[in-house]
Amino acid sequence: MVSSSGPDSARRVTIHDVARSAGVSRQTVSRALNGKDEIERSTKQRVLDAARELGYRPSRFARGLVRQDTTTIGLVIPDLRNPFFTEVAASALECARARGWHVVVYDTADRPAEELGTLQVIGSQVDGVVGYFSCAEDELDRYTRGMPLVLIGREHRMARFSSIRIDGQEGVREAVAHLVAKGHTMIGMLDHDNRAEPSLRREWFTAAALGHGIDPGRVAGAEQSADGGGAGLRALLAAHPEITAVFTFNDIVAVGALREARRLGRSVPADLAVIGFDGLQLGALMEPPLSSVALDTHRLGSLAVEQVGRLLTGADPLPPEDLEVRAVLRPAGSS
Amino acid sequence: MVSSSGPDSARRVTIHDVARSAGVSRQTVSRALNGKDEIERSTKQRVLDAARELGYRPSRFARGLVRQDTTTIGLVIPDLRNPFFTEVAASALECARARGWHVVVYDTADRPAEELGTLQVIGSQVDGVVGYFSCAEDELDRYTRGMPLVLIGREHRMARFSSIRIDGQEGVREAVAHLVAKGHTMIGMLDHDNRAEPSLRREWFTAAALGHGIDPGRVAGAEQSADGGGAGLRALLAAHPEITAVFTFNDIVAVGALREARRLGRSVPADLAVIGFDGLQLGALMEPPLSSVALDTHRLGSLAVEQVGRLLTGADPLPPEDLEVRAVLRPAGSS
DNA sequence: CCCCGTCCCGTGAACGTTCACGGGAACGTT
DNA sequence: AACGTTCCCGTGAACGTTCACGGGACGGGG
Repeated sequence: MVSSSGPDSARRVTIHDVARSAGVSRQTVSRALNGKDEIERSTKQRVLDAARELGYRPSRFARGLVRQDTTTIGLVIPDLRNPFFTEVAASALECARARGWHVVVYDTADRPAEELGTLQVIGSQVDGVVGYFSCAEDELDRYTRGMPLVLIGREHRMARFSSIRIDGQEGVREAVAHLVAKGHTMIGMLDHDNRAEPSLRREWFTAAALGHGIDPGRVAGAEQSADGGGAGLRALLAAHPEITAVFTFNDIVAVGALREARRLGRSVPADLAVIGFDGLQLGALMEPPLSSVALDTHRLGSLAVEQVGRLLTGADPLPPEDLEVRAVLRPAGSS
Repeated sequence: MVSSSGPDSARRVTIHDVARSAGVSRQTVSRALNGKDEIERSTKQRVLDAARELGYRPSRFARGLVRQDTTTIGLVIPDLRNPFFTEVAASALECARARGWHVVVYDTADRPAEELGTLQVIGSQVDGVVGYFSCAEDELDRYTRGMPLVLIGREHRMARFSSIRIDGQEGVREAVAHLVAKGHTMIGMLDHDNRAEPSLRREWFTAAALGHGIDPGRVAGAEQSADGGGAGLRALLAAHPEITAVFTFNDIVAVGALREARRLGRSVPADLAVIGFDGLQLGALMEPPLSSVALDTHRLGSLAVEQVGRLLTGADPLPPEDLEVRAVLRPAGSS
């Protein structure tokens, strides 16, 4: 049952093959498959049968080429398993779906080196990119070649880019004020342990602490994981045993601290108050539930998608002052 | 500064425009952009400048049409925020990336009605689909029109499909044996509350319990969330106060039960042992860490991607008996 | 008998890119 | 001077689909 002439190469089944098999023209096949009018019932059925018989599937490229109605955006994140990025990704997906867009997701596995390769390969697959990058702007620029790019949680210098700013200054101030109101004066912080630059969150903490006449120097670094948070808390308490409250770089670390506190026999919040950052759903699963300087991750993803959409269609992009997510204190049982 | 003739339509900038602007031919532009040889340095630079000037970006459709070397798969899940699917998705992404594939992710927001629409729209965008669906097979078939489809955690009847089976029988047996060895005889279960069919996990539990002469009737339904787990535990303990250990439908519910146990003042595992199902990373964050009948989610995603790849290339697909993930007991502090 | 409308269906063109091939210029070799 | 090589660059074709248009068959009204 050799079909056609030539070697039985693994050639793709095209619309022509279906047309020939059904004894009609391409256009009729197209009509049958796309449910258009101007086709007789019996013909339509015959074409559909032929298509199924041959295992025909239209080429998305050919189709996309002629009717340019599908937009696809790329979403680049360092680690989908990190709950923060999970939430951002889920929100971005939700917003994209509402617009009928497709989202190609790339997980760079926490390796900044992968980012550029990803961007390279992404370039020919998507119309715009939303993502969390850690590499330099000029590199981003080079590998992105005039494609709209929206950065998450990071400032941008080049005019080409947009970025969603995370402003936690006020939220952290609230957190410290909250702790002070509860009678705490010895407040520590678990910062991230990347010593490249002092983290913004640390700066916010320092400012807030000073505002209450509190020594902002009780800080320890912690690896960005629950285990890291536990180890960090041990180190912090060893260096500053007087501490009665701790603010952490994010919720993951806070959860680790919570767990470690219990292991150390310090009850929360009586012996040790804990406040995290990000406001992940994860925090609500803890007992006591985690207090957190909460980010509206849904708004974060939403803004990013909205902006990349404007950049795409040429509509006036949102001004930087609107591209901002404000963190607010969400007090719970742990403080 | 009106360019070209005609209305200044929002026409796409094509390779021709760049070629004209740089005073060369299409092919030379293509060479410059793709970093090929056979082009002079100065010419290349001139083309690159022109491209940047015009904001040119190659059409992925035209490119994909001619060099058919990119494969894209669709990943359909009910809820990315559900940690189980997060882990599966992350694994699938990882495996796809290793093969250089792109992954379009669709979150159906727990609405089965969305599944078909998604499949419909997906059809012209991806080469194959991996996903967790809850709609009927014939519907899946209709909307998928000869596209490879791999089902996760669900049996299939039609030969067209593949599915990754989850076998927890042995793991649940281990769990019950473990509890019995610890002296428990009154073991309850928090099942899911969807009353359509009795869950497989419940059947496994029943069989395992009977194997040890234990009454398998101490069961309560729980909504699939932490809060649901908490409420379920309360209901279960109210109906069967004698219970000293509980097995749950999944880890999410278990986490809720863990939290509720603490609120009720029952210490874990001394007063109440808890064993979940899935083996999510989430469980390790609890204190005590959650025991669980653990699934290798990485293998799950990996198998699915592998299989859809084989279906895609026409290689011999994996036989059903290899498409199986076995759950094993991973004991921890909560039991 | 002619005309017009409706219902189907087919043909050329276009979408934007890369591949295969050919060809001119410059340079060196015989 | 004729010829081969190397280096650049351009032209036709192809990828597989949909859009715009045209046209035949058939039926009904004048």
